[in-house]
Amino acid sequence: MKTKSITNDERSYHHGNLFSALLDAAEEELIDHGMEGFSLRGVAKRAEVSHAAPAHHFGDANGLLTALAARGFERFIQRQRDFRQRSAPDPRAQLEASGVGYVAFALENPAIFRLMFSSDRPDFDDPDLQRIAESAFEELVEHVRGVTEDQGSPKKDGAMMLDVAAAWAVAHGLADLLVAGRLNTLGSLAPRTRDRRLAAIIARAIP
Amino acid sequence: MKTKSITNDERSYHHGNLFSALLDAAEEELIDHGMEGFSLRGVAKRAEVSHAAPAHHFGDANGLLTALAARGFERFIQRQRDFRQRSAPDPRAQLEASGVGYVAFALENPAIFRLMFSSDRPDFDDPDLQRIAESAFEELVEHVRGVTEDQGSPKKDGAMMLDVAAAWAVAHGLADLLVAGRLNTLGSLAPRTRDRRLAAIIARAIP
DNA sequence: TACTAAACTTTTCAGTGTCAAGATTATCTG
DNA sequence: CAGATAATCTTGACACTGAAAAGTTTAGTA
Repeated sequence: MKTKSITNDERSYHHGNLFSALLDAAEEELIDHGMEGFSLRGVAKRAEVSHAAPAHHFGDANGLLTALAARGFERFIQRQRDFRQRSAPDPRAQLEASGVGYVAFALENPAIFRLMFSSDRPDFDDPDLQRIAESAFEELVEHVRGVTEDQGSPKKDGAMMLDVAAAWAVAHGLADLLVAGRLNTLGSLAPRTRDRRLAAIIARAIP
Repeated sequence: MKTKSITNDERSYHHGNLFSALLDAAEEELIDHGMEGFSLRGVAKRAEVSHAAPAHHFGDANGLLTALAARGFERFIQRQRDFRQRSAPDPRAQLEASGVGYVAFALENPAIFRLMFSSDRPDFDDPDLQRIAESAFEELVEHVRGVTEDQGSPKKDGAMMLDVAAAWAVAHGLADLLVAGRLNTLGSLAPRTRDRRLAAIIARAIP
């Protein structure tokens, strides 16, 4: 018999799964107040726990944000896979779908996206975060390679890294500008037509 | 006779040009401690002034950062002009030079760049900031138009906005990823060869 | 059951942004 | 030139923050 149910209302001294509860609370806090208004004590209050409790699981505030960024990368990778699955199987369509998924994740999780790419609070030397971020990068490289190999003459490493940089840069640039609300000609479109335009732009990155 | 020299060592009760002195101090603070460690009191200390002095010029901390972002956009625009002047006069070279200047500014002023594009602390509804940011955007549009008009058949507005989005996104994506240290295959190159690669990538945005 | 480690709370401390009130200097008006 | 007024800057206070230290409760284990 389990000692405790997760949905236990009468909570005892020990929370049971405070680790993930704090991650959820931190995400809400980030969504509501942004990176500026983020407060560790606010997160603790959300999780109905004392303000010093998070320290035992994450060390300090940046530790919590590091773990949150890592969880963000998992969702980020998953979202790109979703888009690829619903897309045509040829390498070019797969790469474009990855890019559209990249942007979709950013628009669906703007606060987390900024945490992952535009903040110096997470510790990017953290092994967990580094590993998951690297595997996101590797998936990108694989799909770029897929396109260039499909075009007959396989490229050298240097030339392919230029393609990787190009593909990554467009997707990331679109995502970041849209999240910042600076590309409203695209951002205000209906999702379906918007995604078509995005795919068209991403397609230019790799001739 | 001027009442006061800027280089006056024996400073009196009134600073004389505290406004710009605070901007300088804020930039240093941002460079040294990043957005996370940015402290209004730290800025005041740098300017050798009491902790409440900035309020009289900028209202609150975000007001100071708003003004700093606006000054950043001026430098941003100027840097792109620099690169265009040293480049060939044909429209395509001009657009590429703008993009390379975009990235160069970001690499030279990473803290300010992030303040301008990846922070919610500046008030982007502020008239001064909005005006200067918009004029940066307009210069981009002009140079994209220059290229497409040069290609014979002038495009419709919608099609050109797609080109604008594409050109902006690559440049911005490259800049943001390089600032974040995530494109080291490019970032670790010598400036001259790096800029050549950058130009090549940017060139793809507009077929 | 007793011991130990883990999970959480309480207390405390230095540092932060902002507000209100006071001190000093510049500027404008007569 | 004098006196009023506005601008500039300082001081002091307050509520809030992240972090460290020490104490309390529970879980796991032998």
